[in-house]
Amino acid sequence: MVVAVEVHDIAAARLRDTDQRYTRNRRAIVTALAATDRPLTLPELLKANKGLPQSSAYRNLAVLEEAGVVRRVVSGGEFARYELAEDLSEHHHHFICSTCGAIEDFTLPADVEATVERALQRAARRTRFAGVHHQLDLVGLCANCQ
Amino acid sequence: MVVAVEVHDIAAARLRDTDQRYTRNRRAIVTALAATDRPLTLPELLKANKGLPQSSAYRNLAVLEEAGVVRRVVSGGEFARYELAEDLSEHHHHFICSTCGAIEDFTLPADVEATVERALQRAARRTRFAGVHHQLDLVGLCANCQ
DNA sequence: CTCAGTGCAAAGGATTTGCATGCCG
DNA sequence: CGGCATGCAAATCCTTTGCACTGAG
Repeated sequence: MVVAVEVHDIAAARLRDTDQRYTRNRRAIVTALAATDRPLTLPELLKANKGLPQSSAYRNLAVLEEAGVVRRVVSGGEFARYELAEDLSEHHHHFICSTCGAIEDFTLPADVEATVERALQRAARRTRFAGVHHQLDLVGLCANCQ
Repeated sequence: MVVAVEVHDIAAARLRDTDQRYTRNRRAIVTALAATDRPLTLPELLKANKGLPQSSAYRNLAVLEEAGVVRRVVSGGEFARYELAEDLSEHHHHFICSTCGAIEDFTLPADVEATVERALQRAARRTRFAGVHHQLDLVGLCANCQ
């Protein structure tokens, strides 16, 4: 896990590369995302950032995604979710509750990751897709919904 | 892969279990989904079924999903996608184009699946999630978008 | 000064729902 | 007959966008 201060430096640098600024709103969003252990919905981001208007949040998230600082996670729930880009946090997976949409992060042992990654790269070679990275989620029922 | 006629029988049975009927529209949707090798968007379903109104399609897909006949696949694109439930087709994964949202199915060697599944069940035990099944997708650029 | 960022309000667009009608059991 | 299914149209609601204003460089 990259330390928090570095995250801001990297975010600033990536934005600069596309001629954008690392403003207070954007820094606040990154801070909020760095502080949790699961992807946040927009309402959650707004709650963590009183005073941040929806439209600014959406717009800034789009910019941050474009710059490779955040990643949009489509979980199937009503809202999209956002998390820091993998190289700003660490490779991980999600538990997704199929009933309420709750999400939780988890990681796999390195050797399993390696096996999966190898098999996937092999599979990818048989198709016309390129620049592939994987996304492995678990779907089930969370404690509340069981 | 279960043969086509069985799919309809199973679909009918599952609907009956929830006091719903296997109508012409629903059968048409299932037929269309059984005929492709990738999840379909709603527009694609409508195109494959001239005369089927949007609202009926959405409503029937919801019913079919509820009955466990189809599965909604959230690919991140503009439209949701739908495919037959796994036990009506077979366990598979998706290549997803991060630019245009195109999707293609693929499968992994059985031994890799087994390894992954074992590791995931172990990981799942450490959380409060239950009834877990995995969902492994590859994200990259399709031939058109490279 | 300039131009990206901001915030409000309004628009967009996929999906859902109300309601009257049709049809299967 | 009774109740689910249908289809049209209208409503929802997450997300995007237009526009005037502010602020950093």
